[in-house]
Amino acid sequence: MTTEEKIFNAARIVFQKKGFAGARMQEIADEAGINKAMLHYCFKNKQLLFEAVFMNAFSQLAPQINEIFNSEATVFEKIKKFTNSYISFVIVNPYLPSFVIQEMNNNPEFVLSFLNHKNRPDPTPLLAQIEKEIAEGIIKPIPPKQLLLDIFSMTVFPFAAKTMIKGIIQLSETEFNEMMEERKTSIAETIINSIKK
Amino acid sequence: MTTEEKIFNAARIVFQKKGFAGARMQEIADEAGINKAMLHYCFKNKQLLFEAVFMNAFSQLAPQINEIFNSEATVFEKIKKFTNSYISFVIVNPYLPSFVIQEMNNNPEFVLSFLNHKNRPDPTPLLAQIEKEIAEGIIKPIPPKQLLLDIFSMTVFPFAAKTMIKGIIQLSETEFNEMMEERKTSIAETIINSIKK
DNA sequence: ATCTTTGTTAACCAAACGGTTAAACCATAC
DNA sequence: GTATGGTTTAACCGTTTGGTTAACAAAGAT
Repeated sequence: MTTEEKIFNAARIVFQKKGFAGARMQEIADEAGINKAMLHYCFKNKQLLFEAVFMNAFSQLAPQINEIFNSEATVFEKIKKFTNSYISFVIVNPYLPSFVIQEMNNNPEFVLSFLNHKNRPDPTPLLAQIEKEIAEGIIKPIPPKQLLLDIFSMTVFPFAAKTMIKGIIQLSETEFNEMMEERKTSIAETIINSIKK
Repeated sequence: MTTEEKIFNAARIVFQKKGFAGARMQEIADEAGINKAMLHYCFKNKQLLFEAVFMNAFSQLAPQINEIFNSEATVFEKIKKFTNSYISFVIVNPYLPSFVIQEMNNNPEFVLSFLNHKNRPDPTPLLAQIEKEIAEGIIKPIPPKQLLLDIFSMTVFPFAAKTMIKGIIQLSETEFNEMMEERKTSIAETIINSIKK
């Protein structure tokens, strides 16, 4: 593993745990097992290091989502596929959702600026398809954007608010993980149950 | 408005926008229109000021939720009532969900410690009631905790991830607000549609 | 062999930050 | 009026923080 990779991985860990403002360059250096000056040698400054980490995190999500949304499957199949593969992905990267939400909240301009440029998740084709299947009588009439938001919410929120949920519903780490495994299929069932004619 | 109130309101604004680590005592003082030393005169230090703000924010939520969960209504009625009144509340306090999630992520021990002490949201009665109505054949068989998580997710997530959602689904501020108004009833409809026999 | 480039470090620096101090202010009581 | 005690401020302080410097090391290139 190159020094740059060591720094990048360490930065990802620290940024995701502490956020941009809370992260310390020294802590990242320690986590990477190198000298603090190396951070600046490799990544110029804190802002650029953060942007590298954030962009990487975010750009891991987009292609995966777009692939599903743009495929040839039916809406029901897409919902099943999306919830399943998104949850599988986030189980492996559990800090990602709250990290993205946090920095989006603290620094909306920065995030939105590259949301337009980069290969962002684009739900437009799915929205059109939902309207089509409503017209065909396959799906009950429902505002497509509300449906999309329902799916996103049920899929992402448990990970974004993991600590709070574990506290309120009284779940151990194991129980939480079991619930998330179950959600890979249960979310799609709930949604489809609700909208199928 | 007393000086203490001015500080508290200013602190709430700055903490919710920047988080604990990103907030600056000077900025809070400026926002409150007072001298920085007054902060320490009134609230001792940053940590205690933050705890005052956070506790206040969190304790606004709990009683409202418990009141609904512990009432005599049916599960369907409770779902309708909860989504409606929770969204109404959060529209007035839009920064609250992402603020709570952020600090929960950065400082789980602190948050969890008072989640046990304070009048926390307790969904236990609702969970039992769901099981009962499933046994009675009113509701389709479904793990009660999953149902609860679905409701929480659909209700809270759009506010927690507002910036991202506006960016991905391409919504103006007005459109977003209109969608949230609609969700006051549409979430309950979706859920009930899905679980009623 | 020596020069040049790249990688790495310890020591250092200026600015920003949370927090303190001591003096001023101001109402109320005597 | 002036003594008292809570309130408010400007100036200050020690530490932390992001970032720099200059020296050193390793590895090719000539």
